[in-house]
Amino acid sequence: MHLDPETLVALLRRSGLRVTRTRRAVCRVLADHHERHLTAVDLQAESEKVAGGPIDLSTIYRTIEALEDAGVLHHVHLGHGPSVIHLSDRTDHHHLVCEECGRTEDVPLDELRDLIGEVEDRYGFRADSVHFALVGRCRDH
Amino acid sequence: MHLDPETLVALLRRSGLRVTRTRRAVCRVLADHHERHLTAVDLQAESEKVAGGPIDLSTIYRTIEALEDAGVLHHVHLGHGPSVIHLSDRTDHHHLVCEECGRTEDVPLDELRDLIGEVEDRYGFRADSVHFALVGRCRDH
DNA sequence: CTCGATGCAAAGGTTTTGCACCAGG
DNA sequence: CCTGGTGCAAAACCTTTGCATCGAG
Repeated sequence: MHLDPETLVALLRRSGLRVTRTRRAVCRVLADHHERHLTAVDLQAESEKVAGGPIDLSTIYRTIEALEDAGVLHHVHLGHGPSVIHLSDRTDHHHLVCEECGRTEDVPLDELRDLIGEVEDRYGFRADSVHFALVGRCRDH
Repeated sequence: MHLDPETLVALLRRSGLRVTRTRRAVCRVLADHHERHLTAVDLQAESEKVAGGPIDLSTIYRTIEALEDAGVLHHVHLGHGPSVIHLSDRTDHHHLVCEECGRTEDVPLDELRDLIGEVEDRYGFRADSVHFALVGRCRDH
């Protein structure tokens, strides 16, 4: 799935948010890296490349928050360490997080959908699929 | 399941760790509250009651690490906020974490065992059951 | 022009670490 | 004794916040 930065920018406008140089850069990065699990610092570094100048981390965090309110993305605390960002448009999946090397692997949610549905019914719980993480040891550890 | 503090103390000795006043208190607290999701600060407060004197937070963290190495417990980052402690002897379960109110509810792992086994087989992944968290909105939010 | 966005600095919350001293085995 | 455990203080790490200034609409 390829994602147009303009789509994200349009979502900003639709939410009454201003479109700035920084936010354009962030949207561009999110679109280009929508398959990755970016941290706030990753997003800062990549956005600075695109913007061609420094961007403060607090601005990144505030932008993440704004985009989160706009429904564009979520941020997830997977293991220890910093949280990672997921675009909401991504195909639902969950994560295998290795405690040893910190790497994450995605698992399509389809394989788990029935089971999660059952848990949701029984507990009156609405699961946020991007926060679904299974922590353990990967093949190599 | 009721757990004897002496059992935990014995595990300490078996791992070549020294049994101190502080660690005795921590083991006592863990045994008494093994159904709760204690944070480091919770553990500190409860242990101080038992020990009858102040215990430094860094000591608590170091004790948690020691007990973790000894296989007595795990610590888990469930959502935002501080991590919580789980005794390894507890019946496996996973957590429903509400993003809105932060409360967690336990779900017996039995209901999920088959499914997790399937994922493990397919991805060569060994899941740590106590780290299994499903984040979303609870009944009330 | 007005209000939202930004940078800078500072603080907040959680966890780790260095070091000198204490105490279990 | 000797090594590991502890307290204290400081730092590390991630994230949030206050405030003055800038700039989008």
